Amino acid sequence: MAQRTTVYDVAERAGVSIATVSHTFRQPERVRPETRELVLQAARVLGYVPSGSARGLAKGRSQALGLYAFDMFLPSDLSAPALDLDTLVAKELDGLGDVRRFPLYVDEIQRGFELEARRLGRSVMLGSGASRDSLGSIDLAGSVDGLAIFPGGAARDLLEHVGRGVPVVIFSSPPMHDPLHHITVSNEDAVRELVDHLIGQHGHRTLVFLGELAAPDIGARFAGFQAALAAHGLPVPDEPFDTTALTRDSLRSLRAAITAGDLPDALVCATDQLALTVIDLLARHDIRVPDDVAVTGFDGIIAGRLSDPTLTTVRQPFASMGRLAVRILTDTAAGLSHPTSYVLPTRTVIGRSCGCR
Amino acid sequence: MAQRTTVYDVAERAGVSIATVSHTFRQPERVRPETRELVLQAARVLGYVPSGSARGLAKGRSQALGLYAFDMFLPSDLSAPALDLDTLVAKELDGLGDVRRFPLYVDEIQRGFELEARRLGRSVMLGSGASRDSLGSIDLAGSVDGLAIFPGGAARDLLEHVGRGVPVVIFSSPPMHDPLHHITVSNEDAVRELVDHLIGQHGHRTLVFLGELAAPDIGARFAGFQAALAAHGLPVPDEPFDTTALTRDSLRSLRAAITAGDLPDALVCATDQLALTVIDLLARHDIRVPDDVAVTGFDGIIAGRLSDPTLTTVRQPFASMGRLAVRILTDTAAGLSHPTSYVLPTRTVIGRSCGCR
DNA sequence: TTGTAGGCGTTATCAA
DNA sequence: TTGATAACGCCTACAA
Repeated sequence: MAQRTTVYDVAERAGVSIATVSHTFRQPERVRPETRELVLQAARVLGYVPSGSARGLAKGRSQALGLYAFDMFLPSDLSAPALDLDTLVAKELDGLGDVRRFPLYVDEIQRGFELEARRLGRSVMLGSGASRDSLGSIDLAGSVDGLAIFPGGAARDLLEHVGRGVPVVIFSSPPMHDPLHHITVSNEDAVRELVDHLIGQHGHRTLVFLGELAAPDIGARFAGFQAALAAHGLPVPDEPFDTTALTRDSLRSLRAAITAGDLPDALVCATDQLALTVIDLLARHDIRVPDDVAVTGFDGIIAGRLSDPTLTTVRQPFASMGRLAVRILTDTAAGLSHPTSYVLPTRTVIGRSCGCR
Repeated sequence: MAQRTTVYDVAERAGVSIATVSHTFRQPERVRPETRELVLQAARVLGYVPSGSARGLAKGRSQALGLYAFDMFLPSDLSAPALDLDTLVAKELDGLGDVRRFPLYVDEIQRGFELEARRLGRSVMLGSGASRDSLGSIDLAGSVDGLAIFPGGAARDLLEHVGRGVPVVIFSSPPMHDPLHHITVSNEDAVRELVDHLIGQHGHRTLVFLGELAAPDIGARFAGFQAALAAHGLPVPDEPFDTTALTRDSLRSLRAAITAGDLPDALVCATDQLALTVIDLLARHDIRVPDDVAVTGFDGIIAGRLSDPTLTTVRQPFASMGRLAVRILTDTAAGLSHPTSYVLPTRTVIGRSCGCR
């Protein structure tokens, strides 16, 4: 493949200076029509495509916004060895669009991010990496005008480092005193409402919370759980009944309860993904939801609507969160204002897993 | 916000040359440990983040792969005026994750693209624009090492222009003689099999095809439709019964047939989206699917599984298509080999819309 | 209306 | 092991 064609090539062929070539593309009205035509012609013939890097360097901005996701789940998708094409296709067609994996909530936020970026005429740059891999996010940060990040256990100091260079918004993270912009939802109120429903409508008395407190948002959800129990005069636990379901043999407490034949009335899960995993586990032990035990989730992902029973959950305005991030980033673009924080509302979604008809 | 900190700043603070700073990050082993520590320290203090543009310019590659989508649908998402946040959120929560809009097949391809890019340690750059807006794709092409494109009525010459600069793979486009890489599926065979089912299993005799031939893949689907009819000795139409459903008042032939009370036995739609629209239309006229008329789609999007009745369709290996694109692009990266073409297999998915139990 | 020339921040080459 | 210095391709005052 020949050398990339540059302004110099175009200029030479059109018999003008490189400045004129640049002008032709950036400020067409500034150049005489005939000259312009000459340049465009040359560019066409030579297959000229301006270098984004050079442009970005010269102008100081890339017109791109970044979205970085630390790998939180999907280990299987990633660690998978490089399968050959045929195997890949066969596996996919057998799996037939596994909604348990896609779209997850991140994907919905991403979609909002993309749509808004498109509306504003900016491109989107996606990056990702292991939780503690600092390089990835830093690399990305160096190539965009603003960066949105899914925390996923990212080191705070890393984020703050990055945040000094470009505006950064971080999702699912409660307002804090740092140089970052925050977007989250009213986790606590939402769970409180959900638990009110379980207690008030279904008369459940023994409820437990499952979830990994490490994630910032989940702490707030647990707080909502505690508050609801307290409001109803029920005993309030100090910590979750059980934690994540990332590994096959987790959910120890739940397994123990199942074995002992001593299940609570309701399992309030911190996320839909966890709730679905829990339902699977229960099914494997012939425990019916919601007949034997109620289960609820949080997020409102699509898989929860396709599950049996459908999931009672809390829906987050994901797309709006993504759009909001873009707006913050573009607004902040030039004159870095002070960090902002947004707490968006949610909606309780009644499915069948709570016991409702 | 202060000036971006650069190698110069770091070098000065560490008391070394900029070359040493660069080496510290790119070839750590080449620099004495103590010096290295000095540099890293300075970088940390200053919040140094290397400029992606400068790096890309100097190295000649950006390590990013592009994915460009011409706007084919979603006009509503885009033309929507800039709504204020509250309105946006309210609308979204009312709509509660509209699967009719997301994820569409493009999103599934995109996902495969992203996963594979991540696996290979490359970032992804997303772009989009109006069908005839040449600028967008060209802009993106100038910033990436390779570009994958959803055709959507894109001018061929534009694509070929771009293709001269970076490797380009184009989806849903049959093998052709051009400098581009092509990825598509066995559209013709797939539809033939589907129609065989309608005729053989359900005994339908009058079948029509709905779809816009302009899209390259759809031509092949129609050809499969024709072939199947011919094989069964049924009359073969020269063109589709009706075309797209992009505008509210399209589907004229179908509407006419409904009004006349003269519907065929089966409506073979070129895409799932079209099929779902058709089912909606029929429902509005109290025509039941599949009791009164059978309907099939193509793609296997999620919305087809949540519809009532569930959609009988053909599933494409979208994620694999995305992954394949990345592989082609990275392989081709340096020494532009000759263009390649891939035709991937599909899978017939029987839902209830064809009449199966 | 067009051209000259300096600068954007890195990397790479070659000396020191 | 470290340091000058020249690219890299484009944009943009400023001059002509």
